[in-house]
Amino acid sequence: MLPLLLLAGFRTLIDDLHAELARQGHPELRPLHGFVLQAVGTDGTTASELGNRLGVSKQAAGKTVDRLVALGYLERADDPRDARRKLVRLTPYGLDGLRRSAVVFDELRQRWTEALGADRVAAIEDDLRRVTPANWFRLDIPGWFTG
Amino acid sequence: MLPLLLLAGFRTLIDDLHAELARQGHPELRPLHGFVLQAVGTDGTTASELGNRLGVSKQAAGKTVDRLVALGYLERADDPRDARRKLVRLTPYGLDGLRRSAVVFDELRQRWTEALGADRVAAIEDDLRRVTPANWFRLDIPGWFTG
DNA sequence: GTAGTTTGGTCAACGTGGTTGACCAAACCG
DNA sequence: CGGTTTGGTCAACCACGTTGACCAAACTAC
Repeated sequence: MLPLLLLAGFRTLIDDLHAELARQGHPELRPLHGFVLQAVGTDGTTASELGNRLGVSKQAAGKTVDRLVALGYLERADDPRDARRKLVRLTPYGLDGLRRSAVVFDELRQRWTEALGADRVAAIEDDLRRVTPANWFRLDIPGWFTG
Repeated sequence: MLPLLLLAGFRTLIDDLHAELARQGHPELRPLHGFVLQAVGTDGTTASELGNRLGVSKQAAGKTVDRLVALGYLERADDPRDARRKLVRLTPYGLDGLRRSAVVFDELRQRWTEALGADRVAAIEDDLRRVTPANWFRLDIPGWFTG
């Protein structure tokens, strides 16, 4: 039963997150996009590296970048030191979306903390860390989900 | 941070589940299919009702049923009492997949319990139940995830 | 320095899971 | 009986993923 509850918890929270983001001027930001913006990060990256970070093929990563470029969240630029590489960077709009995601995410986490108590939340996080691969997602990328 | 850990936990567990199911003769069973078989249940249902249970449109439910029929997990039959309805039922093969899913799922849950201790798992489940809609997924459908 | 290999990006074809809109026939209801 | 609701399907489309093929730039080795 636990895993179904995990999924339910995650889904409802992500739904809440994007409903609030839509209200704040980012109606087109889909659940996946937040993770992609996080993985691109303030330093930028390339499509292949993005695929590695997200665990998908470079082609899939490239197509997702295409969509986010079309939406104005990302931009591509040539790498002066390697003509093969195309750097992918956050636009100011993309940075705004990323920051708002982080803020709303923290607010929602705060709600959980109020409902359960800070000690309970910390205990659950600690437990989960023990049974899940710590770096399945790049939890260490700064600036996101760092509540 | 908690929600990302929820997702990581769910993903890794579902991946483990389907790796084991592939070993047991169900290599084509995708993560979604288990939920669909569960929602169909031993009593059978219709495409529209299935859509309601899973929270998707009747068309999407119908297409998923098509695929599971093609794979041999489900079958369609006419409803003698309502010529509009097409009953969707588990085939023996589908029932086998459903049962194996339940067994493997329980084994994986057992691993979590061993790692955390039964009291910790019970406490987490209790906590999550408090902050997630209890019936987001039909947790009350008997015969699945009833560890 | 030229030849062979690795790497980054893209294109094409395809599969899966989802949407909305249109439509038909059967059932229900006044 | 006539109008509305319901169940199923078809069509078009979108998001996200896959593999395979391919090209050009970069690296490596002789």
